[in-house]
Amino acid sequence: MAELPKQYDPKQHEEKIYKKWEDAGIFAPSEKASGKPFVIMLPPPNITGSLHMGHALQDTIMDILIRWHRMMGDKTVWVPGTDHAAIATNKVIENQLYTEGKTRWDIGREAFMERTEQWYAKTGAEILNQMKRLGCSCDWGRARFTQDDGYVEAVNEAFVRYYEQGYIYRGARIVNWDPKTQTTVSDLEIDWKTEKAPLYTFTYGPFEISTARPETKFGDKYVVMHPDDKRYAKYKDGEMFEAEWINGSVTATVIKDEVIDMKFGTGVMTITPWHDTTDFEIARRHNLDMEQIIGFDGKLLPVAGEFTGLETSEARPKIVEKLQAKGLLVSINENYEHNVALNDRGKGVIEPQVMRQWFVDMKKLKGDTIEVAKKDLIRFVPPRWKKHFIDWMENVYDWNINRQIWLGHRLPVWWKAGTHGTDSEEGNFVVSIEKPAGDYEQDPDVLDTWFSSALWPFATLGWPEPTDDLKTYYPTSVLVTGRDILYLWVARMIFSGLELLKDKKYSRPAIEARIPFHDVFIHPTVLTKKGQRMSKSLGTGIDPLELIEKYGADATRFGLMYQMSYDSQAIKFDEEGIKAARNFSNKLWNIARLLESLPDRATESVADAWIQNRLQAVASEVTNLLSLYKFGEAARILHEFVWGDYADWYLEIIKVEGSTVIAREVFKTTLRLLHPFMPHITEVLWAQAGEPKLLAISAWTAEGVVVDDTSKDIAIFQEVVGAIRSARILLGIKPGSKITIFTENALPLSQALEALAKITISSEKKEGMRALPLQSGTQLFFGSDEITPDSLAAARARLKKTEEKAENLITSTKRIIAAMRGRAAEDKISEKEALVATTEQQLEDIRRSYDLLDE
RNA sequence: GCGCGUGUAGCUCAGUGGUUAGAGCAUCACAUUGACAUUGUGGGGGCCGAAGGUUCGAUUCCUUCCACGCGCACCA
Repeated sequence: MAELPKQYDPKQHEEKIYKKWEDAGIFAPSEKASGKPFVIMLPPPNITGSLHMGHALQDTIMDILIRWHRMMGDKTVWVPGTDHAAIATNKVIENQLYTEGKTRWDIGREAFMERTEQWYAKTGAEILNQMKRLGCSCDWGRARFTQDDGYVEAVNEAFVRYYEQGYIYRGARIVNWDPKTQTTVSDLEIDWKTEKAPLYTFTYGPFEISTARPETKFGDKYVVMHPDDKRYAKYKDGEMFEAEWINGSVTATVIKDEVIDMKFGTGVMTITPWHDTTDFEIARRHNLDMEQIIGFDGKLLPVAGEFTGLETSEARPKIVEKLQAKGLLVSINENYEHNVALNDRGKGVIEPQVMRQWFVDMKKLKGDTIEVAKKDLIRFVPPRWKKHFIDWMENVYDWNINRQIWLGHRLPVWWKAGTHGTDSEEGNFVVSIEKPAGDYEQDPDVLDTWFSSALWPFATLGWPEPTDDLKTYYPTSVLVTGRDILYLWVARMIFSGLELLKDKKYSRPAIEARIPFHDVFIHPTVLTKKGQRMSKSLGTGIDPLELIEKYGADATRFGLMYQMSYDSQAIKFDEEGIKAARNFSNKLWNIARLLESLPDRATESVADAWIQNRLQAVASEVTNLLSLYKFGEAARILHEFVWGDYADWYLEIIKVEGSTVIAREVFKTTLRLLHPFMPHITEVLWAQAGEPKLLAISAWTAEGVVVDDTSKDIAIFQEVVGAIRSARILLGIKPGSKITIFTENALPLSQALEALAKITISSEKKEGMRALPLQSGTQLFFGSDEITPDSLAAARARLKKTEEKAENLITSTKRIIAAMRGRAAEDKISEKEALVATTEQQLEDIRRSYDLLDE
């Protein structure tokens, strides 16, 4: 076997190993697998995107789960795929056009789509290749794209079914309009930014009203106040009055409504139903007139009179000026703060508009979704997300599903020519996948990206056809995702799955057969070390590919997992952690080198039994932690075992005595346990150890052996070594100088002890040997030529300290026992009593040591 | 405003109703030609965010408060 170089170089191995796995075809579910199906759908990244730290974390988690289950013999499959990224790509194309001085309308829909295809071809699905560099074991043959033919069919089918079931309706509602990108935006995709803006108070008839947006006020003809507001008790609901306003006199009506906050401003407000959600609701409740003031281009409409055609920001100061000139301005509060709605993609300022749009009636469609969470048919991990989910679902509002961009899934809706967007819409459309006969044109809008994403868990398996894959792999096992899309995506997959698998042909009458996944694991967000969001534009992002380049994929994976903790919702990412993980992989590498260099030796020692027991404990702990999604804890336990127990102690012993056969077996099982975390290096070392079969498809744990519990021997060994090392420093004995020790008790692993602590064990107590106190009560004497009066004084001080500790322990434990009497359980008390007894024994030994020290 | 999370060594984080609260990194000292300087050994460094309460005993459980982060709602 070739000799291994001194250091592990990931670049030499990772790509080759990955190819080995792919060539062996082990990423597809094994036909021979006897276990249950274990299925994960990759949350599809944007096809044009590139891997960021959030992906790296999420993908590592999924790959760990997948590899672990594959090793356990489950029928394991990880389905990858990409999303068409409608908004992002649409914007890229529009930006291209902008630099050419064109708009999308100039080139037309067909040419636009052609450019999109070119863009997709150019960027490819590069992100999936980046996942391969991380070592992800996806079944690439099953990869799907939200705009491949079958998927488009699924989207159309879903729309038609929803429509036929009465879940989809067309209606005029207030929606979030982004004049910048000329499309609607969902409430979930809005960023709220706090902004300082003057709050103006104006006279409006007999009232005073306040507003931060005077430019919307042209059409206001209702004043609203709380029915219980005593200040305005004399004004009756429906009462009319004349008010002088921006462009002359208006007739206004008094409305009483309980949404008014009596404490805000004057307790009276005028409403602008067309451009404000709350106002819209009030207007609907009281059946009031609504009028559009601001056009879809963000400019004022003719209702604004002399201000027509101005941008809202331009118009505002001019309007204030005019009202002031008219003597209607009462005051300006310059310190007022309010929240401005921005489109989180592109940061356009949202202008609410009333528009005819397509909606999903969520009250109807949510159906059993809440039950599914309440009854834990879908388990949220960590469980606190369950409550968030239920709260949101209980207050869910109707979902606006169409967008006015061009890229995306067209709606399977056909309008009689010239009717779309006019007052004669009603009754003039057909919902159907095929174009109906006659003069029909397709709805120009596309669906919200999340409409298609919502179908991901089953559309990837061939839905709407009742395919074998759908039969075998649905519901999937676990969804791994970030909390930011819990509502946008997770919730929508759940109610979509529950509804769209209802049809008889899927034979899934039970709710639990229709859920899209059993578990939802919400992973933490990766932040910078300082706790900032990682973002390209802020320059705070870290590229995982650079980390892979620098430290290797395994180190990147392990380092991320090592920094993760179950309860925390953020990882403050520290590159040092990846460096530490790189060092860890090097440690593994060198363990393998050492094992190769050792002679074959079968004589067992207490250390062999100890390490085997430790390994079994670690194996069952790691298995348990993985089943609880506690990846960080599992990684830390493995690290501690390998570096602390196995390398620092066990291997030091095995250099001198013990079974190298067992040493190699234990290491191989360790490689199995580490494989999901660090797939490449473990696979390399597994082969190096002479195993012919790929580790990736080997069993998760080796069969356990029953061995004696020798942990006490090891504890004594460790204590003796530690005490001698400390004593050496305390007494100022040079590292090279020899120490001789003697003890009446038999010391375990005496040969290893001599080598490790650099001492000689004497068979008799020699002249000048001094007592070294141990907490375990072992009587130890040591001698050295370098012992001086000074060092003896130090040893005495050390002894004194040990004595005091023992004394304190005894008195405090006695006090605790006294306090516990009659309060605590008997076995707890006897536990403490035993502690007192052994400590008293030790104390005696320690005191005896004083005499010996003074001899 | 409501809810959630976090607060422990210089930094990133473990942990526990009961002895002396731990790790990695950083720091200091020492070691080292045979697995590994991507190493080893040792040391220094902590009113466990603050105040109350429960308890024989609280860093741990409860309450309140403070700081930071996140989500939701409201914003005339």
